[in-house]
Amino acid sequence: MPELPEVEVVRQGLAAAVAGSTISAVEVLDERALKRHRGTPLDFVSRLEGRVLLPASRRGKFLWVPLEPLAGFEADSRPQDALLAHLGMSGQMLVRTLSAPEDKQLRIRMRVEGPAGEYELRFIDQRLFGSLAVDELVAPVDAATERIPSQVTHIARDPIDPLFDRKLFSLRMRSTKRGIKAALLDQAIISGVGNIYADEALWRARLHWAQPAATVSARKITELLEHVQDVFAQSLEEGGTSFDSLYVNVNGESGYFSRSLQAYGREGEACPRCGTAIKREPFANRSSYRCPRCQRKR
DNA sequence: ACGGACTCCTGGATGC
DNA sequence: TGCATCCAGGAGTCCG
Repeated sequence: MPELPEVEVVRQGLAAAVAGSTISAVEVLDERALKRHRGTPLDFVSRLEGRVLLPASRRGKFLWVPLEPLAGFEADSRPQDALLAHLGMSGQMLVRTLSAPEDKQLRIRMRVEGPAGEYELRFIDQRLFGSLAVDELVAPVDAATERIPSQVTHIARDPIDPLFDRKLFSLRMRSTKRGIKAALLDQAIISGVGNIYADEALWRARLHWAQPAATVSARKITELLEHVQDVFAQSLEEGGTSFDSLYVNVNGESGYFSRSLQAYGREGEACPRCGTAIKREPFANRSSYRCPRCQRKR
């Protein structure tokens, strides 16, 4: 579900709502929502209760809230661990009042005390492909800037990260035999791109999803990257893509970018560029949408 | 060692 | 109305 723009909307919401707050109680309603936590549910709870939340960070589709170092660790006051979240296909992080009715598919509930009073941070996830964890913060492989959760070290920087390496991206794209879309979805090459934005960027770049990445010119790869950045920025401005209530911000509100999609999910509709009917094709157990005229394999 | 197939889940839409 | 089938914003793991 959520790709970079949606996760970024959630990150911004969390940073605004919870930074500086203290977790007073944690309730794990479904252990399957802790798939990424290396430890028991009890361990998860005890690592969080009493901890202070710092401003949320993100890389690609991974989101985390660093925890203020515990007293006694002032020698190195950088955060040592973080509450890590991946929303999977259907995960949500909601900021709710204590009296709000229980949400369907509520998996984990955290009671939080902030300057403005008490509230709840709720992890909701229909399909349980997402999860929360407490993870250790470590130096990133490129050793630059802030530390990141140990489970995120294999994830490439995303294209809205100022330290994103365009040359490395181009090099890696051009050295794989895979189709261009499969490469674009590889979070170790570029993070944050999922099925929707891959199709949108490929449509903008007039590329066929199965075009072997190594056969695409460096010039075209650069153009594709710019389209990814543009479509991310435009979606972010509209609060992300919501097809239904599965993707929402921390206040439970939908984004509007689904109205601006030009290829994804538009089977049979006219290509906004040439009028040809958009085609839906099977791709890696899901679907790809493309214009059969604008996006041909070469 | 790369890359495709499989797997983890729930629920809404569609078809017979 | 009921039941089966298909489909969905992801990614870790396994196997050839």
